[in-house]
Amino acid sequence: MTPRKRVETMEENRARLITAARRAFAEKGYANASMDDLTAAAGLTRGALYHSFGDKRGLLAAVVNQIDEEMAARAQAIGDRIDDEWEALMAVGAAYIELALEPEIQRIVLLDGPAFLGDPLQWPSQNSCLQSTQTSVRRMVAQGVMAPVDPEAAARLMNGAALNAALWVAASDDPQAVLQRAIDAFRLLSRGLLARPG
Amino acid sequence: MTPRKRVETMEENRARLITAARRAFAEKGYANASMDDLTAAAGLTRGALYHSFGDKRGLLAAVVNQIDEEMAARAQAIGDRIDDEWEALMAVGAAYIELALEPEIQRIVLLDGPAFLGDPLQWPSQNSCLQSTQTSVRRMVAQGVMAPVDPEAAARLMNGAALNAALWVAASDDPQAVLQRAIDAFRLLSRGLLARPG
DNA sequence: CAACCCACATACGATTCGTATGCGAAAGGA
DNA sequence: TCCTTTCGCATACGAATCGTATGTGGGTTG
Repeated sequence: MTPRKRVETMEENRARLITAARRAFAEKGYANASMDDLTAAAGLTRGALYHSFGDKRGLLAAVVNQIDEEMAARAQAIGDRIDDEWEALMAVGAAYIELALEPEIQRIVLLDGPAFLGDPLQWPSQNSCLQSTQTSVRRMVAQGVMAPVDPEAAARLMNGAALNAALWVAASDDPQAVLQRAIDAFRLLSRGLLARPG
Repeated sequence: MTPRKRVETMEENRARLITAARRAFAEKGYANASMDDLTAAAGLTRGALYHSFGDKRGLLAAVVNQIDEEMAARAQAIGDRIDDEWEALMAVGAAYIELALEPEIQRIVLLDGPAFLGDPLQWPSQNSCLQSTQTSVRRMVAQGVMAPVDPEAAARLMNGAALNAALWVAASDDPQAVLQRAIDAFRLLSRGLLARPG
């Protein structure tokens, strides 16, 4: 059975709504984005939106999901290029801080996401970044590279530190300079998790 | 000159509105809290609210301010009881994680605050917790206890780690057990900032 | 070809916010 | 003492927005 044309256009409209929502949420924030304007910009009406996403939160969830997957892919690509696993983790952390500099990610994923969807780890997307960090930590603990630390806790704290660093950098007057300070502090802090931090 | 009675009652009404707002924001979240219900619960109307706080965001700012000061006082009290400054900082970090377990603090200060008011460090209250952490770090760097790290960056990252740990703990099924794991990981992580972490 | 289904549009009611205006009580001067 | 002004707050109004309930047209199925 070949997919019907109706289905194809529906997927298309879903994608167009998500794209329009990314723009609107990033610019005005979730709370101040009008769904009438949003859907009109996509050439549709609220009818399509409620049919595809249930409600406004459903649309936000879909948007966060999409961005989250993109973030995971980009971070993964950076980590894969480095052989030493610890250095790879540090690079991913730095990359994560830089990622959060993008207004879209900051506004939607870091601010509105937790506020309106709740704890990121319980999102369907499972916050992919955190997930990969956790498995990486688990491996290094097994290898004795890292001290015997709870992998989930370590991943949580490192991500939290990076996240907050990103908010700090983004709000500063001189992002480039502050970015370097943040990354340096991140490396120093992470050192504590090594088996032989000296 | 004695204060006029009108002023006294006005301060009283301000306080009553803030108290009602704390309850409403904590229970329903900032976005879903109705100002009509809010003010009615305080025995007033929206007129008083707009007169005292300008708009809804102004009320949120006042609420966040009040809670933030309470948090700083409680953390300070814990840190003051410990002589060794490093151990005091660790204790404050742990206390901060525990503080964030309270739904009121979590919902209002950690989720809605950043989402609707922007970066915490630029709030009028200046996020007192972070401020004291920063000065503490500065002293220890000068004493050679801590490695030569940027005090602002270190304070930012430590607070971020603690904040995220708290969100994690609060969302978990067994908060007490997870709390211990979070605090242990926090201490291990922070070790990296010491001059001699071995 | 007729009945049906589905994706989406339209119409409507219910909240909620911000502002503009009204009112009563206290303060101050003649 | 009386009149006027000020101030804190209530009331009234308009605008915006969300969710639901209903309508509709093109494609599908029997």
